Amino acid sequence: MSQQKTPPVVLVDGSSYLFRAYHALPPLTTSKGHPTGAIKGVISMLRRLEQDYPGSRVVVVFDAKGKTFRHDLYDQYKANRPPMPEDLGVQIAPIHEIVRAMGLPLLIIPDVEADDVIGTLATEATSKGVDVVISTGDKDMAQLVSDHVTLINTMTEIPMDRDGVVEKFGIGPEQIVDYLALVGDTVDNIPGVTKCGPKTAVKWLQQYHDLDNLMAHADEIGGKIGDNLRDALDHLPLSRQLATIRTDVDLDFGIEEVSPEPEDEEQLLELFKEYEFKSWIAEYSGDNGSNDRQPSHNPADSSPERQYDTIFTEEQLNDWLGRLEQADLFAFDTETTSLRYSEADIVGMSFAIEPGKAAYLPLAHDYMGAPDQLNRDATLKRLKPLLESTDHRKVGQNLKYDKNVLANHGISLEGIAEDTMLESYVLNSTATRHDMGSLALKYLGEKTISFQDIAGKGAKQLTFNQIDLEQASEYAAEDADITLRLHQALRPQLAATGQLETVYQDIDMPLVPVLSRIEQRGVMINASTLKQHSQELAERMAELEKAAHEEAGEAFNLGSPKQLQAIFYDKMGLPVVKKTPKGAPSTAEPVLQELAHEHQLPRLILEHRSLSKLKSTYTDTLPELISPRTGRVHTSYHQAVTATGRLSSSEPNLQNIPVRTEQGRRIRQAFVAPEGYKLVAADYSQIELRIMAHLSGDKGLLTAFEKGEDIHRATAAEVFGTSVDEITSDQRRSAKAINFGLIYGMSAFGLSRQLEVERKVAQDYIDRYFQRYPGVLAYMDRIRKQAHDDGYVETLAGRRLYLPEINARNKQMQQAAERTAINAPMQGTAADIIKRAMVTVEDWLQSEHADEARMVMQVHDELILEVRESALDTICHGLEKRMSAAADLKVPLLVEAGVGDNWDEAH
DNA sequence: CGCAAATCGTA
DNA sequence: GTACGATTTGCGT
Repeated sequence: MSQQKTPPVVLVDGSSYLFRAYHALPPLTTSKGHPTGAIKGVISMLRRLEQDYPGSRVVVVFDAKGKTFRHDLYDQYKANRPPMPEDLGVQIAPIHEIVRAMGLPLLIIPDVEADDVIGTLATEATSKGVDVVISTGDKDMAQLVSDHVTLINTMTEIPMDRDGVVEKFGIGPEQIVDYLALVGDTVDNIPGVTKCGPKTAVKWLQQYHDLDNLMAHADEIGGKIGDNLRDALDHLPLSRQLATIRTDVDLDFGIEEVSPEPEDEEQLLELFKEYEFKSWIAEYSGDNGSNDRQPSHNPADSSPERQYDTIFTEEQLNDWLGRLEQADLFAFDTETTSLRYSEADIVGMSFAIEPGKAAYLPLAHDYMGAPDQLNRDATLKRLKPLLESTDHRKVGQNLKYDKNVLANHGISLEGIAEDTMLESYVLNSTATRHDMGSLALKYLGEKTISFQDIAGKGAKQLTFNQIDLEQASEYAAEDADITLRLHQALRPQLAATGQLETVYQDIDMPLVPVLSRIEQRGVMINASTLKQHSQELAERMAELEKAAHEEAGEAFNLGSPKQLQAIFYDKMGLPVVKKTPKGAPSTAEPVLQELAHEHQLPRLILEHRSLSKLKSTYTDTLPELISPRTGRVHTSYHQAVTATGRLSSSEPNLQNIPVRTEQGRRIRQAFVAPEGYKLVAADYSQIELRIMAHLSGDKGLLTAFEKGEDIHRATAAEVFGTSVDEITSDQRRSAKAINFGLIYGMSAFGLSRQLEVERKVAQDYIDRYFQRYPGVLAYMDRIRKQAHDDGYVETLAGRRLYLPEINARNKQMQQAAERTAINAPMQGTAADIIKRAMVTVEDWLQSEHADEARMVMQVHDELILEVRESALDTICHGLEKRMSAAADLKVPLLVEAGVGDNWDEAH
């Protein structure tokens, strides 16, 4: 008989899971409205633990109400904690009831926090030779890890032993307490070292090993952060004490006395019924009522069993095709050789019609020894009618990508009915990233196979055609399956809010094929003028570099802020105007601008920097992005990235092509139209201020726009109390800054810095502005209040932006959220409007002017088209008309279109 | 090779 | 003061 190792004791930090489940999982209630999301999260986690650690004793520990020894040490302990949300509080008692019914020991020790109970029990167990697993979502617990104690985060399935702690934090478990003391904790109100975050804390601890030693050498730390450390010396020992989990609490029982009882199945069934956990009810009301549970692999009780096929034969293909043709809606995903659609080829496709059942159709896996697969081109030909049919409705995750890839194979994907990425984005643009892995975890509670898991990473990463079919099938079929299930989870949530459904249905979904076509078209760029420009920039930069080295008296890298800091502030002793967020003296543009009044070197640096930026970002790079296939540049527009509803653009980012300087405009001159065509650039004039006028209904603002006045001039006249034609250029400039500041949720401080005037003067401008435009002030107050009350703000179309930080304890964070609250409705409404315009314009051009004009770019408030010269008048007129009509506001939406041989001229 | 910070381009 | 993406450096792996 071999010696069997005793199974570990599993100590569960119930309180940490309570909060994690509450925040991580979608809100869920019973039909009567009792919240149950946190209950379900915690209980499924416990059930999972029981399965994962068969034979282990599972002990559940919760915090008790009331004060603990830490409050005695420090009366401000946890003073910043917000009260527990009501819909969380009511879930605690049910959790306790269910845990008891499950027969698990439940420890709630008065005056002792769960952490300390766990620390004490863990220490006791290890001293008796029993290993311990602590299940928690709280990283502070890492201090308890040892050779016999590991942590497991059940929600993310990441276990952490000693090496894991070192890997995650960069320091050992015994250094965690010091780390926590240095970083501090705003929620628990534990003061740390100002501006010392995880990076700095780890760096110090790696160098000085522990807090005592670091404090002894505090005078060795330079910079502002060193001062901060020295300022903190007095309270650091207390912080460390507060962060230390106790392992010596006087409990009046021992670990071996804490033992499980048999499950009370009747009681459990009753509770599951009460809280409407369907799959668990089924389990407990089953025929024999015994304990042999379905192995449930995740916290969602709707997780179906998986049956994934791989399609190798004609028969299988026919079978699936038949069923896809019958389906009301099917999920679909392509696997390709590249993330860049412009160079991606199809490797395989996956499909799902009902949850849990999916198939992968491999077509081009070509690694050594790959099984025979159906012929790609012949099979795509067979799929073509289905994929090109608008009657066969498809759901996918970012179908724009699939549409672009299929286009490379001569297939025009139609019937794009639903997109899970956009569903999630419209539901809550900031709750999560909108990639499939994140969505699966958040909305289904499932961890999916990541591409890295099967393809590796870095330079050695495989492309999908090189991946073993067994793994590829599992991965690809899961994609289609999860997509379908995500859709089933998300679509009802959208439908529950009529306005959000409209935003999804009428704005974001119709835009998908429009963007797809713009991306596929690409834009024409004159590579030779850009290369010529690069040459000239290089020559000028060489001159500047030489001059700078002479000025500094030594050679250095002009591109390195760090080396610049050394030369400016250490060697030349220039005054420090401003510091970076990390406390280093800044060498940012406005600072150099300031120093340039007095010194030659910053002037040289400034010019060198701006040229270097232009060269590396644009003149060198843009020619490299020209597709050899089309001779044009194909950006990617991202529809689910920004918080406000705007698009973003990458590879290349076409939304930050220079315009302000002459050198910059030369880059715009390289964006050209083909022979016989011109570029037309049409932009909305002052769209955000007009939206502000509409939303606020302010009389003065509305009148100014109705009369078609120069709005900055009109504002200047109001604020400075003069007539419109007496306004100086300086006054107009100030008014313009005020108007922009308004859109950004300005403060007097910000405005004063912008205008380089005293703060009091800036405040005076703002006061006078609000006096003259009282409707704007009222609107701002209304928005702030709405943000605080509802936790979100919305655009005119009803697109929401959630602001979780709006009621933060930290005043700075709260104010930042308020500025976002002010800005988002304007920025977001403008985004909604241009999105609608794009759909209308594309439809119009496709149906009436297919050979004469096409959209090639969007830059937030501007559309750029290629237009045949013979059609210029018609198109410009029709374009302005449609863009203006994209929204019906209380003020006219003015659109200004320009024509030119290149983008600069058209602007 | 991967990541964070600093910087700078746009609306 | 809002919203983004790309590049470079510097550092640690």
